[in-house]
Amino acid sequence: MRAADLADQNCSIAKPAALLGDRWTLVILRQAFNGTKRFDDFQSTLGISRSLLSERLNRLVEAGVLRREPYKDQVRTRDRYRLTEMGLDLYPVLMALREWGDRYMAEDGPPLQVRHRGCGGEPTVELRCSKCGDQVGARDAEAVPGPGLVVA
Amino acid sequence: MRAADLADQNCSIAKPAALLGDRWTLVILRQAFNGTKRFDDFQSTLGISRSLLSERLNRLVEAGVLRREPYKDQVRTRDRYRLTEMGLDLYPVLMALREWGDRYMAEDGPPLQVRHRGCGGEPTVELRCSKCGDQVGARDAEAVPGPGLVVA
DNA sequence: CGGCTGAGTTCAGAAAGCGAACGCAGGATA
DNA sequence: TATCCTGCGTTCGCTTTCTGAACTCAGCCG
Repeated sequence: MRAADLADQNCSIAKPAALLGDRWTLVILRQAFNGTKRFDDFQSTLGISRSLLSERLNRLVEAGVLRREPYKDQVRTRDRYRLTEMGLDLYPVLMALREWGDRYMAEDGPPLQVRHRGCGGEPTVELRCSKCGDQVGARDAEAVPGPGLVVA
Repeated sequence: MRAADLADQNCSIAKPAALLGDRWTLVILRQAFNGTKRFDDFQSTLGISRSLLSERLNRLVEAGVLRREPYKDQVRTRDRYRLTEMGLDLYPVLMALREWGDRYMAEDGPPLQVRHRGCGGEPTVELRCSKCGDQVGARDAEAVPGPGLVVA
């Protein structure tokens, strides 16, 4: 199977993985959440090759995660890439990844911390049961067929 | 910059991304959470090439996400791959990805649903402030330097 | 006009991924 | 003993993707 065919699988993990699952897309999105908007700023902060950056940004725009729009600099009109609502909704994914990275891969402690604007507290990702309200771990959950399942 | 150098960045998103950020690793982990343990079962359910599967499993074992251990079949001793604690802690990442996929990429509704064992409710990923308890969105948070930040 | 800047595109070489074939160990079969 | 089967990879030749550097192009600036 080709990796591109992942997107055709009827699986809500495989489809996002086909879009986000390469070494650059996740850090591109990290930069986008950090406020990077312009092509050259992505390129210089990430060190990605220009051709690949162009390809990835276009793919994200096409998927609806980013929006490309002109905006006025002091002097000129330029393009910038901004997160759409769909893109902003990826925030929990990035935060979950960051928490895991902080826990297992940051020897010197977290390089960046996130703060709730205003209150100053630290946002954390919780997996919580919408019915009973308990925290749910991997061992407390099971998968069952949903309405979108196509029986072969 | 080479993609492998991502792991050297002092960033808790880039490091996990260097490990998990390819098209196969995320679905390999999905299968692991679904209960797949044996090499050939990964291979046949995913359709990944054997060489790549071997390489990915070894990488995940080396990173500490999976553990390889012998176990007794009815007749024989085989190896199987199991999630470690570190691997189980990736569950919120996968769930966040699945929620996003369900919302934006599942035209026919979610193919699989997750249920809280016992109570039967649906676990959802919440980004919640540990201080004030409010739900936090991408626009309500900001990044600040943490203890692990190396000033260049 | 000539030059600068932002945003790409093109291109040759390097790396990663691919399917198929092969290797190998342990147990079953004969 | 020889041979087969199964699980778990490894190797091989080919294709696709990534990389870095150079090039293009459009809009403004002097």
